[in-house]
Amino acid sequence: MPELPEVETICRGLAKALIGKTFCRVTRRRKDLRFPIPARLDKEVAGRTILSITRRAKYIMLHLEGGMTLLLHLGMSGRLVLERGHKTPEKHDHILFYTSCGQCLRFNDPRRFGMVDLYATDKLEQHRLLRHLGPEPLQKGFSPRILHSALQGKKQAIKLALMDQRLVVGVGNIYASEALFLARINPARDAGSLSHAECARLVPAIRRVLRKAIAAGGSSLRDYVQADGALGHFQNSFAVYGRTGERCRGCTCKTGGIRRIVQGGRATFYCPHRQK
DNA sequence: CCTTGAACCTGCGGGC
DNA sequence: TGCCCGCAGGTTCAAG
Repeated sequence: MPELPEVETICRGLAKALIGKTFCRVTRRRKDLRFPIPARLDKEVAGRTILSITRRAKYIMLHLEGGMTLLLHLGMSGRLVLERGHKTPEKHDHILFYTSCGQCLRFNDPRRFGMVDLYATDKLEQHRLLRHLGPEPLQKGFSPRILHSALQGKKQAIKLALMDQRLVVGVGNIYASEALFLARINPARDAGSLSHAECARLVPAIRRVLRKAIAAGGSSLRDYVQADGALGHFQNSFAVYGRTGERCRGCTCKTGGIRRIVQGGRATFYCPHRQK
C-alpha cells in the first residue's frame, strides 16, 4: 500500500507523538507476518526510550536508546495507528506497542505482507532488506545523470525500472504512473531508450509528485491512514492513476483518454496522446 | 547478470 | 443470497 509519501507522513506523525516517550510493553499477537516477528520484541523494546524516527525507502525506523532500532515495513495493507488509552485489539492487529504515558501503537495488516525486525542501529545499512536499496529520490544521490547511467542497456519498461528499489527507492505503483505522466514519457518505453534530456525531466517529475503527495498527507485509497487516523488527500490530485477513459488535465485529444495497461502484473495508467 | 512470473495473504465489489 | 473472478499503495524468490 504505502509508497514513500505515505511512509514519510506516518514517520512524521509518529515522531511528533513518540520521540522521548518510553515503550513499557509490547504484545505480539501472532508469530509471523511476511517474516517471523522477533520473539525477543517485548524483552528488547520494553523500557527503551525512542530517540528518533527516520525513513529509508519504504521502511520506518524507530531508533531506541541502547543502540537498537525497530524496523517496520507496511507491505500492501499495513497501518500504524497511534491512540490514547488501552484499546481492545481489532481484527488484524498483530502487534501492540504501549508507552509509559498511555499511548498504544497498533500494527494492523490484513494481508500480512508487512514485516517487523530489530537490528543494531549502527549496522542498519547492512540489514539484508536494506543493503541493496538505491538512492533516496529526494536527496542528492539521485540525479538525471545517475538515473540515465543506471538505465543504460535496460530492456525493461521504464515504469517497471522506476519501481525497482535498487535503482531508486520509494516509488511504487501510483507514483510511477504519475511521475511518467508529468515527464511526458510513455511507461512502456524500454528503460535504456531514455535520453539524458528525458531523464532530466523524469527526475524532477518524481521529486515533484513525491513532495506534493507528502504535503497532502499521502494518498488514501483503501487501507492507508496517517498515524493519527486521518486520511491523506493526494488521491484527489491524481493526473492519471485510476482514471481510465478520462481526459487528462489539459489534454485536447478527442478519443480514448487515459489508458490502462498491465505491466509486470500491475496496472499502469497513462495518456497515449501526451506521453511518448 | 537479466527478465519474467509466481508466491505470499485478506477483503471488496461486480457479474451471474 | 452465494459463489467465483479480478483487483488492490510490495517484495522476494525461483526458473528460464
